[in-house]
Amino acid sequence: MEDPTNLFHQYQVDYSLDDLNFQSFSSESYSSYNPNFVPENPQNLSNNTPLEPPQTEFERPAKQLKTNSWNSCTTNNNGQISAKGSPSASSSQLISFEKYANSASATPDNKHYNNLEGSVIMKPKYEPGLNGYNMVFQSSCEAQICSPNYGQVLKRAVGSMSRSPLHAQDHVIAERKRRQKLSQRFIALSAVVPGLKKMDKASVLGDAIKHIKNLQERLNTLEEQAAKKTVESVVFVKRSQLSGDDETSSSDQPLSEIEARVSGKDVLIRIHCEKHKGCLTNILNQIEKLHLTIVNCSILPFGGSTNHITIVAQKDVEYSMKVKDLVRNLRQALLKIN
Amino acid sequence: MEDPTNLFHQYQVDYSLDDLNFQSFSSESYSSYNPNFVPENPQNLSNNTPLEPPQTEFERPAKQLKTNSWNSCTTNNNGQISAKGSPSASSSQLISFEKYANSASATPDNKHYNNLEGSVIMKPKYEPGLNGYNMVFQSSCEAQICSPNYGQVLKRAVGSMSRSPLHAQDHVIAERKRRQKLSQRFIALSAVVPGLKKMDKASVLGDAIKHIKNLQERLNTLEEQAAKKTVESVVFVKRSQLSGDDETSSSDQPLSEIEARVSGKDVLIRIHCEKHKGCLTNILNQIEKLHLTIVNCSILPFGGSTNHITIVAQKDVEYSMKVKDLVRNLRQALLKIN
DNA sequence: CAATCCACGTGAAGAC
DNA sequence: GTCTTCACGTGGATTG
Repeated sequence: MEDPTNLFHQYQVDYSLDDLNFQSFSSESYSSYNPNFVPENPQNLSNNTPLEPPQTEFERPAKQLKTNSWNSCTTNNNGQISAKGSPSASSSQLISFEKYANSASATPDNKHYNNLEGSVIMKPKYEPGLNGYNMVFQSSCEAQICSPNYGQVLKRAVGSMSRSPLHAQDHVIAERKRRQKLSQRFIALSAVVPGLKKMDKASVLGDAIKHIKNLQERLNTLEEQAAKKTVESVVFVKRSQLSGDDETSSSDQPLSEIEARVSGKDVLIRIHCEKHKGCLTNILNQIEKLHLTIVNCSILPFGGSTNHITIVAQKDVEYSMKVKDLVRNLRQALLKIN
Repeated sequence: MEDPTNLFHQYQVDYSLDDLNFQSFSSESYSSYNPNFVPENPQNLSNNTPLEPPQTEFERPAKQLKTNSWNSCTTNNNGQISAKGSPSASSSQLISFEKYANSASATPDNKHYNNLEGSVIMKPKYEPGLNGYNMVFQSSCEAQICSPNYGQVLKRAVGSMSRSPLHAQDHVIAERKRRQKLSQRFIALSAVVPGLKKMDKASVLGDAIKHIKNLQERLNTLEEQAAKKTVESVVFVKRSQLSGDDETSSSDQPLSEIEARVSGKDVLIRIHCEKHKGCLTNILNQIEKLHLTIVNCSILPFGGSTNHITIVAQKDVEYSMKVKDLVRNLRQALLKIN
């Protein structure tokens, strides 16, 4: 049997679960009933101060109480683990996957029939205070009474093959380990999902899915908006650098200049143009046609024949326009006016 | 027993699992062995064309083959489900939680002893071709031979209480439903986590945790950058354009730009700078020190962290100043302010 | 009570 | 062959 720690250690590092007290994972007591179990050092499993001392870990096998195995470990809204009785407000819910996996008191488990190690196939009697698998069996009616070769009778009785009784123990242990790994990752997942109210496995999964979708969506919008904005700024600079860029650059254009800059949804438009009748209203009309909502406007007469117009507008949410196109549209509108 | 669809339908809508063929979830055949089961319409569970026709769904209980229940459903790197034999490259892994839950062939399950419905507690014989729980039992050695009250003997034999045999069926069914829900969410989770190579439950959880952390981190960095960097980039580039007037171009000057133009006695000053306490009054003080009389002033907050200030002033008659010097003076004054 | 959740042991079956 | 993963049925525990 191999060392079961290598799988866990990886995730304790990668997912920074060190601050979690995996109380349910102290598998060094396997060797008490499995003699050929490789003992492991428990400190690479939780290498920090445990939140609470593990209560008298006797044997591994158990299905005990449900709560209090993970108490005083809540998740706050930032997805961080606030340990040790955190008074974080809303979510005082307790995480308790793999409940009481190694507390005291004996095993009310070993259900069904454990045909292992040549022991008589019997129903285990609930006998608190006993250790592990060395338990008291009581002879019930489903006891195996008609065959003396204990572990093998089930194996061939149904016609299908079963495990050899030697490896059956390993199978149980491996399965336990697998369950522990899953439970740990459930806890780790619930740690990185903020604001989950229920701590069920299904709810954790559901909220994790919801959270991932939410994050992905926000990230997409933010990322494309960031990419667009850098391009826009470049375009904007190139445009502002020279007064008349490209197409309409050449000719007659009178002393009217347009500058626009964008920050998020806000657009600042600055126009310096000749005085004209209906100049401002025409400009505002053109701007509003471009799916912009004007939130501020000031016009300053300057120098006797020109106006200096400053406009702050906001882009409509569903409409996005490049600064270049915005300036071009405004310029063409202004050309028609003049 | 309540309708088990309400829970699933929610997630089929919310998480857009519609394009997934939950082959393992056709619980309408419960009623064959559970007479008081509420039949449900299966079309609100998977309301689109299934990827492949469900192969002859007989009964629910089964643990059959491992693969091919979710074949031709892979996840590409975008977290989308590419259905029906997608030739997407690297990951030809199959999702197969809840494997073959309702395919043909009988049940090699019903392990242990199913003390339900007053049937004799026996080991089920593997008999392919039979339906569900109406299976053939063979009398093995662990048969319950010494008590005629079938379901109750186990219950009180061990001293601990168990379920009544009537509700034991419901317990089995409820547990099945719970497992199905979990499996569905596992599949849904694996659908929204891109680039996962292994399809284990543990790996899905681990990669989901990793993905959430990665998304959260990227979102944080991107979000904090989005506020200031866009404005910074715009202003920064704009500054290079403005530094056409040589001299002070080199310095560390923060993101503020000054533009001035003169027409006769009128001076139009436009300043785009960061928000600052007393920003406007300081600027106006500096302007008035330059023998300018302010006749109009407007300040527009823009983009959350900057102000766009437009000032119209008039030169005092006896004082004449070049635009260049005016800008330089204003810039130095603004530097002292910032 | 009933409903729900969980860990357990176990056989089956794919993956190495 | 061994190893791993899975779903299953089941009892215990909690919750309402």
